[in-house]
Amino acid sequence: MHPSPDSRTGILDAAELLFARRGFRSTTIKAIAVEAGVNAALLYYYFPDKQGLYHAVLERAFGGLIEEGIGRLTSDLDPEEAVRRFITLQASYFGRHPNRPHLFVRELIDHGAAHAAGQLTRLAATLFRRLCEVIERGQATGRFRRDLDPQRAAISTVSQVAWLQVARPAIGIFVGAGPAGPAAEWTDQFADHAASFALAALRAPAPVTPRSTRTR
Amino acid sequence: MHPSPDSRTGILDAAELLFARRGFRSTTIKAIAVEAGVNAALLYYYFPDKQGLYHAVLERAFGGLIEEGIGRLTSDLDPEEAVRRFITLQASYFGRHPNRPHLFVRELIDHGAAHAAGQLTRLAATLFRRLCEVIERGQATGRFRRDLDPQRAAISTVSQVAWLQVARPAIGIFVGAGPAGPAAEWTDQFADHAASFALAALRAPAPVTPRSTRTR
DNA sequence: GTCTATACGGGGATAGAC
DNA sequence: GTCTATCCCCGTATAGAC
Repeated sequence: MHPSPDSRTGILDAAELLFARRGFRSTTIKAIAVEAGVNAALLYYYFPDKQGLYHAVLERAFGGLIEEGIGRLTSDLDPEEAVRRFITLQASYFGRHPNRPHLFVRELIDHGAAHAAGQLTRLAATLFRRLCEVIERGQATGRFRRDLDPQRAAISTVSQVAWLQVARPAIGIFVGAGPAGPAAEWTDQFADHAASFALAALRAPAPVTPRSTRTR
Repeated sequence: MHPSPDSRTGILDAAELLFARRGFRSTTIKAIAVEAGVNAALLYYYFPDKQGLYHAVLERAFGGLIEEGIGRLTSDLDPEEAVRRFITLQASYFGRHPNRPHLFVRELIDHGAAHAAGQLTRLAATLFRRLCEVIERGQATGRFRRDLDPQRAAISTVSQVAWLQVARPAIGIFVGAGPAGPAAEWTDQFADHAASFALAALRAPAPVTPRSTRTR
């Protein structure tokens, strides 16, 4: 793992991997150095201390999600299509950064989001807000049922793929794939399922008018 | 925290609390002893070592969930009512054992369920299986839509309350309650919401109309 | 910028007294 | 059953050579 042209980035990558895999506390400076292919003392040249390095890792990971989300989720979409895209974005982002779900979850349960409060506030003001607005718009036009709280509905929507990432070993056992988790194909299909599930929950129960034969 | 009549149980309680709060690695034998109000060396009298203690903690926690679930979820229920009860059970169990969600999640992401494989297999064969059967029964009677995979639908159903427990600090920020998480009342209402959401997703779109007005 | 060497504290585990 | 005392390893962080 030494092909890093830039030591700083190599350290950041190694730290992200290990923080995600073993958690902040259990990850040693020495292990990060080995993984990055540099000397342990060098970490203290680029970062103030272990916490500072951790903070930089979180900044980059959350920042990446937010930037990507803002770029991909234009707000003038059909509500159904927008909900689908949110879930697709989740699945694709986690697919390309397989260690980040654990990184995020660990920050939540280890530190109560203390190191990510700023990024989460930004996430709340951008992606989460946009998902809520999309749901509200669907409700306003009558496409979505109005008896659901948009915020809670947004959380339910997002929870499916998020939970899959966290509970993968348990889900693997549940579906007979063992503790290594379900196969990649199963996971991909789960994203489609999650979108169908959420949309089925969101859609208004029946086309209110008797004569309106809505096909899609 | 010394009202424990039995030292062993007191140690188990203290260990569960700290393993859930800080994780296996970051929890020290000495801290457990302090929390339990006993001497550190005493832990080695009741348990072989730190791992053995951890294993006993997991055994008790998972076992409790399974026993309770088996007791409360009789299989001859109306499918809709059964789905509601599953979510209610989740919420009530986590309400009464607030540290166990973190304990479970940590075992999943820290050890890939290695210390809980047996209990999870049992959980798969009892509670999870029963939820799948309930969904299948709903599909067979036409109450539930047939285009959903029962296993995935079961996971989506369960994910909502589970994810709330894990992502509480983030969700708190999202809904404007801050990183301490949403208020207890909000959390209670979320369980109701989750049941409505899941049932709305599961229910067949329209009561099999004579004119076959399928909105797909 | 990158390395070697080391100070320093903390945690798991055991011996053995009571 | 419960405690005191202690061994030994390991991890963070710094000093300072190159």
